[in-house]
Amino acid sequence: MSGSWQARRISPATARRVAAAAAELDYSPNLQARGLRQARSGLVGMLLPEHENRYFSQLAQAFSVESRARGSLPAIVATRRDPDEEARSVESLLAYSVDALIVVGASDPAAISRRCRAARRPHVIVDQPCDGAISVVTDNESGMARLTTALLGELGRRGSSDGAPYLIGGDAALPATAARIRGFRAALADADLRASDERIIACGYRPEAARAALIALRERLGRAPSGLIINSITAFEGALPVLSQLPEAEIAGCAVGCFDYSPFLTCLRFPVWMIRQRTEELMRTAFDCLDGADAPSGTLRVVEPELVLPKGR
Amino acid sequence: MSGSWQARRISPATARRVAAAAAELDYSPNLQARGLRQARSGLVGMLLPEHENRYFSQLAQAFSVESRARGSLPAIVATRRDPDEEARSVESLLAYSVDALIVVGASDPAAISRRCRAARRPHVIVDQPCDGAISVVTDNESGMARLTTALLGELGRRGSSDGAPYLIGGDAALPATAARIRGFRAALADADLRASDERIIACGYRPEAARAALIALRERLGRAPSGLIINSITAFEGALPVLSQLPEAEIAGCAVGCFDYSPFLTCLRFPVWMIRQRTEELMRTAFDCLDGADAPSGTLRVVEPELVLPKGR
DNA sequence: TACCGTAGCACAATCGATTGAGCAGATGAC
DNA sequence: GTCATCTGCTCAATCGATTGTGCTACGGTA
Repeated sequence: MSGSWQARRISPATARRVAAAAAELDYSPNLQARGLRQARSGLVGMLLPEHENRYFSQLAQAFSVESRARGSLPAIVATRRDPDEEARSVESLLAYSVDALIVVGASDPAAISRRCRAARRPHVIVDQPCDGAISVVTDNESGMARLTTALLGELGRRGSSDGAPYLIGGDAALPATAARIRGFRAALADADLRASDERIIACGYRPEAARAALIALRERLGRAPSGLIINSITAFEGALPVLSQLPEAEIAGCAVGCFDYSPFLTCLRFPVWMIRQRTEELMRTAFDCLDGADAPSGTLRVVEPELVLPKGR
Repeated sequence: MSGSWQARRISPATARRVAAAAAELDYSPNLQARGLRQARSGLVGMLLPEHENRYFSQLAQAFSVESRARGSLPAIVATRRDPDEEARSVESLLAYSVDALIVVGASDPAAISRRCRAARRPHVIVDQPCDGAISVVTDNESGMARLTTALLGELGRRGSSDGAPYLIGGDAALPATAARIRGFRAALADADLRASDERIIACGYRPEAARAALIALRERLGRAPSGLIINSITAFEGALPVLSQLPEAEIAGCAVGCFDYSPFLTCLRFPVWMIRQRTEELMRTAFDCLDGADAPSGTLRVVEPELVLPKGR
């Protein structure tokens, strides 16, 4: 049943008879026993902050499809951004002898990578760079630069006087946000603008935080900013109620961007420029790294995201 | 390490020494070996159509949290509504000796349930009723009735002349949609209205189908209907671009409902009445059924969904 | 006829845990 | 003093597959 009958010099006739008998009896090998003997399990593990987030659920989908295509069983654990839960989950997955581990959005990827190396388990860190491990990330810097440039173009067309847009959301301590901030600054510099620090409001990813930050900003300015970029779909969820209740004239004067994609954002009262991360590509690249002996640890692979323009632009 | 040291009359001192040594050596038992011996794996399987759908990803989240809380490892397989893939995935999960299986939105739940019974594996069908198996479903009928009644109330307030709303999306051959249609008809009957068949357009769940159906409907009527209920969030995704491009007056005359919830729908140009399925409750109930020997197969447990009113109503 | 090589299969060892059975020494009852 | 009981532990069997090794029959060659 292991598929090695030729190597073991079993005659084709016998192999056929065995296969026929197995089919007849609805027999299928116990995969735990097989895994025990072969020191591999056929399981592939994935660590994820949460499922309820379009970006992560797209990654989960791509992961599921990709692992099934390779004949493995996907084991996805949502760790709720809790470091302890992450550590426990890694231990669990390793205890099941997962053949490989894919880690998305962990709070301490370096520790996880060390643990995997100690257990000699292939692993890839997705969505954030990690020293000493293979990682696959979106090109946050260039993506945010393109988004910012697109928004600056719109501001120019609108003849807006106020130069740079504001950036709300994300955690500056995390590499993803840091890269996006670099991209933001770079795009402004290209346009001979300067991003004063007050324009960058990295208030975290929680909807409520973004909501509060946007309300405070509007109070400070006396109106909505002429350009606004929301860093992530969860932050957008918090900003949206505020934006959609602005007076018509005010929202018409505010060009909005979002670093993440949702089809719902294409149909709001106001246009939204979006960045769509290529989740299938991220996951395909991650799996390529897993079987490719070509990728030495410490490799960083970058996937370019996609700029999604509002309809008719 | 199995935790049975007391039953095996090991002295507490020795048990402590063993635990200390294990901690010291970073030892953790091989769960495949344990599973082999105990004829259980600590894995809980879940079958899901897809991750990229807020309803399903909420279920996945609840499943993940619930299984971790019980010390099991969640194995979620997205089968893309493909019957063959579903069958293969069930075989895979059974071959891994999953301790239990939760099936969401399968195309042939009865066949899956038979297979699980043959393998003597506890299982629960979620989101659709299944003869001869334990199933946990949303109360689609009452939910849709409440949604319809709420929309009728709004139509009354608006002084709309045209009686009943239209229902777009879903598959009338599936129990969930069938129940919702029953609820729709019942609410209309309560209001002394009759739902002519042309008002029920069960064109499937795909965004494009809903989009096409809505466009056709509007052409037929010469304008948007005064009341419109979209059956599921995916169908809404298709309807939204049409709705949001309607002239202001036209959309103002169209009261919209959706049988599903997304925070983005609370902030559109027009109000949306929504039904939110209680995913955590569905999953908690499913797990309760799994360990409760109280639930004989053939049990149907019903979870009431929640009516979400537009802001300020 | 003796020898060798090969095809095809049978048998036992192995993976790493859990668990049933048994054994030596201490304790207690009569 | 003898026997039964209990404590605490050791040892081997077991789960269900894969894999290493050996055995038999057969054909070919010298």
